[in-house]
Amino acid sequence: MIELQFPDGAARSYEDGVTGRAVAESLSKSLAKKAVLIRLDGELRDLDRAIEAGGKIEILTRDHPDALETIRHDASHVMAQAVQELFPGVQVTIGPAIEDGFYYDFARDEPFSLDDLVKIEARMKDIVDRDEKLVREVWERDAAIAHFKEIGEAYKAEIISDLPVDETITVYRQGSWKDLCLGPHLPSTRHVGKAFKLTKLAGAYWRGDHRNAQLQRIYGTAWASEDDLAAYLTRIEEAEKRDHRRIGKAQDLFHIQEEGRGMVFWHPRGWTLWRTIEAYMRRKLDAAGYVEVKTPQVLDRTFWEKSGHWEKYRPNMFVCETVEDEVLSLKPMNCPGHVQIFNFGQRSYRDLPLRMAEFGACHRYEPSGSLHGLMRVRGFTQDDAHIFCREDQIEDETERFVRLTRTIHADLGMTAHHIALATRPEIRAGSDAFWDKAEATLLSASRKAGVEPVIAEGDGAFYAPKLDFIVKDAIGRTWTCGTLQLDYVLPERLGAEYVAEDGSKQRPVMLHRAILGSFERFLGILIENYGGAFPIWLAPVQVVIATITSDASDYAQDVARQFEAQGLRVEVDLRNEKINYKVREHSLAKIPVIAVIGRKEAELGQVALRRLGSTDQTILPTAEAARFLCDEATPPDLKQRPVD
RNA sequence: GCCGCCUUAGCUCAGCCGGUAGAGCACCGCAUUCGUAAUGCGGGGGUCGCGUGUUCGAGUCACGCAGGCGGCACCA
Repeated sequence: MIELQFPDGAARSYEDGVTGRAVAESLSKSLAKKAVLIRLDGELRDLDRAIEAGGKIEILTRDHPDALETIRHDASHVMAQAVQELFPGVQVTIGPAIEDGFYYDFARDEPFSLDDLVKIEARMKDIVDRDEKLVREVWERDAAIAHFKEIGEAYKAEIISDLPVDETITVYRQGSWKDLCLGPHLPSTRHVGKAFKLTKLAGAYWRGDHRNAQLQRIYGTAWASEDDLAAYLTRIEEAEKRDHRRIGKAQDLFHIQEEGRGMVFWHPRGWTLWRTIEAYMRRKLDAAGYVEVKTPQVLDRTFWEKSGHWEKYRPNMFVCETVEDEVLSLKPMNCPGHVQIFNFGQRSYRDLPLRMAEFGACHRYEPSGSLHGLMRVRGFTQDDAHIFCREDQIEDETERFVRLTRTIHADLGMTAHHIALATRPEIRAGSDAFWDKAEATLLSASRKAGVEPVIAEGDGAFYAPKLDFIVKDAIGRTWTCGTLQLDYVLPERLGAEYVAEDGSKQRPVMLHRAILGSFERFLGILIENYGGAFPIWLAPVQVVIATITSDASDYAQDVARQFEAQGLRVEVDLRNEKINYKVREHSLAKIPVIAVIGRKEAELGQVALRRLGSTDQTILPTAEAARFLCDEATPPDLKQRPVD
């Protein structure tokens, strides 16, 4: 007999080898009907699998959040079965559940077409209707390999061969179709339901390695109910509306053209956004004790040889030559340049920590397939800085940086999600003692700044650990913005030194750090975060002054001058159009404030303010409106904090 | 870079089985001066991504190239 404890604390005894289904039946008929999985001591298991030992048990119904992953996983199996029924000879590989859905990778010489997806989806629904039982079988290793080889499933056979010898090999059978799988699965295909949809077709490399064969991946989404599926599809549509490339075009912010792939042409409005953020960043860096520099865009090959980039980074560099046979490269990074400034003349320990910032424009040759709007470009400007310091200053500098980064992200409307501490990778330089110390320093500095980092095991750089700042946007997506990386190597390579208190020459440590990352990417994120409706301090056009009648034109120009005198970014719309038309157009353009001016306002020296997203209007004397809006449009770091 | 899909007016898109292009918005002109999400009428605008081929004839079919998009890989 075994004893099972239920979530409510009750415990009951059962025969050895009782199934989850039998346990559910012992509790209630209706529960047994709805049950699809059990959780035994934290592990999800098939409902019909024998329970060999007692423990904590929970019976999950189909609508339980944790059942969703299994629905998706099962959907991928159903898809694989559908594909093999429709296209005999296609090999299956792997097909996991992923966020919002699932995929399965197939090996097939002919490409799948979008029409095939429709057919596959229809066949999947058939299989769901057939209500095939999903049966778990434990196979002997060699027999399993032989079986999959025999039926021509070379990839499956390879997977089993690579499993550890003591691993239990399980095969799930649904009708006549079998797949190697760890499980667990739902009791039968009916439970998958029909709230799924095949969404896209893509290439993917076997085991994620570009040297391997390219497989065809079919992606799908699957949900517990039709409502959830519909909600997901609307969510995707909403996200598409926020696409920065679409908004960039609609709001005339920037463009990219064929002759400059990955290079951005910033239009006046987009550049205004850029300048607003750059000015803000510059104030924040000044206040945080940074000095700003500017280093050359192009430097000789010999320079990049010294820095080590020529050897390691060459494929990503834009190299150019001159008529005098010099070979030069556009800078892919700012750090070596900053070391040159550090090295110019003599440095004393009194100069440290030296925080050297640059809005540094870099060029990197990124693979063509990776380019993506503003998010991944070849020419970009980093909010880069290098902190030269003594080893004992690392902790304090890190703590300051964590605090600074958090306030900046918050000011720019991004919610902090977490900080990742990327620890030693398997292939690394430096002793374990060095890594122990470096990781401990970053950890304790984060804690001092009031943040508990999430450990990203093995994600560190070759030379040292780093901190990554992950933020969340308005629709819950996360982005890595901001990083801090320790570097003992570059100062060594480029011979950076300072004179210590005892007169000896010492090597400084460098902290590479960025808060936004690149302006291009950050602006892309910002555009998507706000869906183009920027807060007034960031909006390229803050106020549109729209007239109702041409009689008010002169007064409208006068109002514009008064607003501009307060530093507001203003446009005037005197067109011979109805006010409805103007309000609609500027609202769609996401202008934060429309100042409507008719004959009445002109006579009384007033403006009627209408904010984006509201139909109310506030009528104010012009001078008061100017002060009021100016106050509201003040960047967060310049706002007067109320005194407590 | 790899796989798949896409490319028609400034923008968003239609164009069936091949018979030399069409809408809405935008733009220009005229009328209208109208109080908070589209005033009416008129007009201009296209080497149908580029190239080659098939054909009496190609936006439409075939092949190649380029760019874009979605993934994969890459991402100091």
